[in-house]
Amino acid sequence: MTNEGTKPLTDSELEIMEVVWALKRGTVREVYEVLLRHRKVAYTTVMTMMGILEGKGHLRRQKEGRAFLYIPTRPRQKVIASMVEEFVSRVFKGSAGPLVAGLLKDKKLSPEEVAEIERLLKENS
Amino acid sequence: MTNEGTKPLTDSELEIMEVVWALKRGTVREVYEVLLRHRKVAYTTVMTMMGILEGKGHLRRQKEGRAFLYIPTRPRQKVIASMVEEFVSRVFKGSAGPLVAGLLKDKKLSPEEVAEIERLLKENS
DNA sequence: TTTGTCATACTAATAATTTAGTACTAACTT
DNA sequence: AAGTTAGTACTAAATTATTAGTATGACAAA
Repeated sequence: MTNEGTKPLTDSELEIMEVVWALKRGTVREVYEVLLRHRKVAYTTVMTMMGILEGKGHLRRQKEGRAFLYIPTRPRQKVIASMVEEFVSRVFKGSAGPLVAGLLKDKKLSPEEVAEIERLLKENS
Repeated sequence: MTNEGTKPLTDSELEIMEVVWALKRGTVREVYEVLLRHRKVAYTTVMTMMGILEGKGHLRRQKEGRAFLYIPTRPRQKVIASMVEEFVSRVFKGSAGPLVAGLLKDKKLSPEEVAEIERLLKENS
C-alpha cells in the first residue's frame, strides 16, 4: 500500500494537473503552451513540476517520438475528492457537516446549486 | 484595507489558534501547556508561532504581569470561513456547488448532518 | 545580595515548494 | 557534415514554514 494521492496537491502541482486532465494527456511542451496563455513561466519549470508529479505518482510517462508523454494516473474527480477529505479532516476534524452548513449560512451557493443539492438529497433518501 | 485574514492559516498556525480560541485568550505558557498534552513541542516554538500570528494580524498582545497575553483578533468562525473560501476558489474555481455535491455523492455526511442541511435549506427558501 | 526561574528577543537550521538556468544529447535542416 | 532546435537531466536559488537553541533581562527566593 503506497498510499498514493492521499496528500493534497500543492498550488503549482494542481495547476499543472488541471491542464493535463483537460488535455487527457500531454507532453511538457503542450502543457507549457497552455500555461503560457495565462502567465509567464519557463519551459523547464513545467518540466520540473511534471517530473515531481511523476515522482509522486500523479503522472506516469512514456516515450512518444523524442519527448515523453505524461498521463494522469487518477481521474480528476478522485484526486479532488482526496483534497476535500484532507481539508475537512484538517480544518473540521473530519466532519463535513459544519462545512456545508457554513456554506449555506454564508450564502456561498447559487440558487441553481441549491436546487442541485436538493435534488441529490431527494435521490439519496 | 490591510486584507488581514484572507490568507489561510498554515497547519501549525491553525493548531495554535485553535488553542487560543478555546481559551479565549492565553499566554505562551498556557498555550504551550495545552499543546504538550497532545505532542512534544518546545516552549520557544510556541512563542515563535504566536509571534508570527501576531505579525499576521491573527493575534494581538498586551502585557499581563511579566508575560504577554495573546488575544484573537477575529472569531474562529470568520477565519474558518475565509479558509473555506480560499480553498473553494483554489480547487473549485470559486463555486462551492460541486464541493457540496461531491460530499453528498461520496457519502461524507452523516444522516444527522443531512437532516441539518435539509433544515437549513427549508429555512432559506 | 547572590542565585535561579521565567519570559522575551534574536538567531539558526531544516524541509518543502517554486522557479529557472546550464550542460548535454538526439535529431532535423540545409 | 555543420549548425540549429527540441528535449532531458542536473543543479541551484529564493521563499515559506517549522522547529528550536542561545543570550539576556527581570523578578523572586534564599
